[in-house]
Amino acid sequence: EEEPGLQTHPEEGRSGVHSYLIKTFYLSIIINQRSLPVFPYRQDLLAAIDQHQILVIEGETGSGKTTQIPQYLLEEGYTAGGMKIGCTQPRRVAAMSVSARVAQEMAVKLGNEVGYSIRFEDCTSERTVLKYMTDGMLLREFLTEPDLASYSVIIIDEAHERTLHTDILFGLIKDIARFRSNLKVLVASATLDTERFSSFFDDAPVFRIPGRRFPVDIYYTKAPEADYLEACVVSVLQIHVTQPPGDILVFLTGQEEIEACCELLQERCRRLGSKIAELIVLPIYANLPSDMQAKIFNPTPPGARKVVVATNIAETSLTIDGIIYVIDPGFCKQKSYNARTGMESLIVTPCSRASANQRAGRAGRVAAGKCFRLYTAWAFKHEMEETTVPEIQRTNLGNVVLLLKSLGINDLIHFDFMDPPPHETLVLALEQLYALGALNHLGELTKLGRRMAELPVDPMLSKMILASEQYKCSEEVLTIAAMLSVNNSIFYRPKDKVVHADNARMNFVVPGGDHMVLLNVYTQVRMGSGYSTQWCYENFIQFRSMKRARDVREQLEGLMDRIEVEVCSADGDNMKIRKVSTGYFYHTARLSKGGYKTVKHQQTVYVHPNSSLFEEQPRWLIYHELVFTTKEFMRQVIEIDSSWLLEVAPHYYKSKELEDSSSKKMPRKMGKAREELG
DNA sequence: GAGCACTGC
Repeated sequence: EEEPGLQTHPEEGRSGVHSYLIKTFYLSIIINQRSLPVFPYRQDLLAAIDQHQILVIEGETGSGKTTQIPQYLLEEGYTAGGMKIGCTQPRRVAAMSVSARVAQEMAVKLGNEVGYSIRFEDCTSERTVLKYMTDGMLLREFLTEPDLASYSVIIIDEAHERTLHTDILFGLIKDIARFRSNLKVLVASATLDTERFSSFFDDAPVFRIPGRRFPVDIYYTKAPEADYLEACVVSVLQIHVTQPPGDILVFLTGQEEIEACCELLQERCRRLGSKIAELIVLPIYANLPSDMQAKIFNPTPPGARKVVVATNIAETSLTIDGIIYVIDPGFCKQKSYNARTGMESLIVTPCSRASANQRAGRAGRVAAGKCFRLYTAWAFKHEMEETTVPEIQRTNLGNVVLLLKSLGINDLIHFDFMDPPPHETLVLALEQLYALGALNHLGELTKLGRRMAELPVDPMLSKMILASEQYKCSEEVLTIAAMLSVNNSIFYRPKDKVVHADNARMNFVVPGGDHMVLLNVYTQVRMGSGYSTQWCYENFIQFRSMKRARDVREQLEGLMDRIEVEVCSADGDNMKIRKVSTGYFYHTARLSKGGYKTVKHQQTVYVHPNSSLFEEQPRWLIYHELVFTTKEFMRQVIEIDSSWLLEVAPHYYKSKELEDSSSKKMPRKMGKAREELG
């Protein structure tokens, strides 16, 4: 897991010196392997795996479980006859780096016996018997191999993170394990909830492996903090002045907060001047450009102290060496999903005790550390949840439902979820899939639905792509779908260059709506730059988002054959493209005094100020998503003609519903009168 | 006139 990587690579040596170096190299690997906490458990572990089909492994960070256990299994003969050992990770980087490490330990070329498989990148071959992959990737593999027949062992690693994909895998794997008696399943988790995993998997035994970490002292505040940002700044300076050397990690909830905190720290340090030692203040969050992110890994110069102000990205995704002090205000931004309204929101909430403990652990990686919690011990005990609500209960499940349906699981309401999602979430997902024509009235997958399931995008987007066939504009629709499935904003808008950024954005605006703008951006970037960072920077476009859009588009285009859609261009006929976007008819809104009303749920919503249609306020709109922030906003909207709805979704809309001034509940004339009065 | 934690297929 978090072992420092070996820097050198084994090479074929000819001279005596070379062979000496190679010997010491492998000796160092063996010494390292044997010093890992998991090593003494090898025999007992293999015996337990032999005796039980499903085993829960409780192993803390640094135990070596992720790199060593698959190798033990391999040496024990679990890959005989070309069978594979699969090990899932929640993150791409982990799948890549762990497999590279294991390949090195086994002295094989990455991609041969040991490989990894992540989206956009398959580094495996026919020889691969030890395969690390993202959990989402294994989920997709179910589509081609529903019983995972080529695997003898599946290891679900980092199970405690409870990602959406991991949770679905739990149900599916538990199911196939029943009839595949030769399949071994290992569920590896940190010390958390292992009893729950055990009881879910029919009381599978729990095998415990200790970790290797330094102690972290935890300090609470005596009284609650009214202003946690100010409290952070004060705490950092206090540590800086009174505590021995060691870098500081501060957990905040988002970009804005992080920027504010960094500015405050810098200002106070300036004021204190030479009275204090140098304090290097560095922000880190996922959307920060890579070159600025990289700065946090620079070693701290002697005499100075580094303070990293981070989002949750520093909780699991990246580890920073040299952190001795952690400051934890106890909050994080969390996505939630309201299935009654179909609306997402991102809200600052108190984090869970599990999350707080994970944060504290970041102080104990290199030496004994200290964690300062900016809340009371009482709050920790009584006001915080034990664990974070699993993602499956906080998200739209359209995609998941479509996938499960295509795996032949018809009764989703009774699917064996470890923690079932809200009933309404499943119902809304089924309803939307039915509306899109992916399911028939019996809830069975249609031919269209089967094709939709092949595409790794939101069902509404896959429907749009399939509908583009009929209108002969799949080239453009593929681009729009790819751009929409990039969650991040495509436009870069730094605080100090707001005017420039807004002007740059205006240059990309074309009529029709945000979908058409996105299509235009993609085309311009492709023509203007060949995706150079420089060009994107000058035009206030997020390079990383564009790169991702290109990857997604290429993947989708590669799947067109499989779903039998011809790739062809609308040749400038934008009307076609806008009509296809009407595939989103479930997300129709109509102008209504001051804002918009969704057609199906009569909800009041507003065009997002960042939209190209913010000032135009067309009568009919289709929105890509509904997000609650300060208001109910439609993000990414396109202007449509209401008659298109009847053309695209006659099964869904009755013409009466679409009459311009009608209000569903009252006769037409009254509705009109009311509107005029209003 | 707002402001997007983090992942993943």
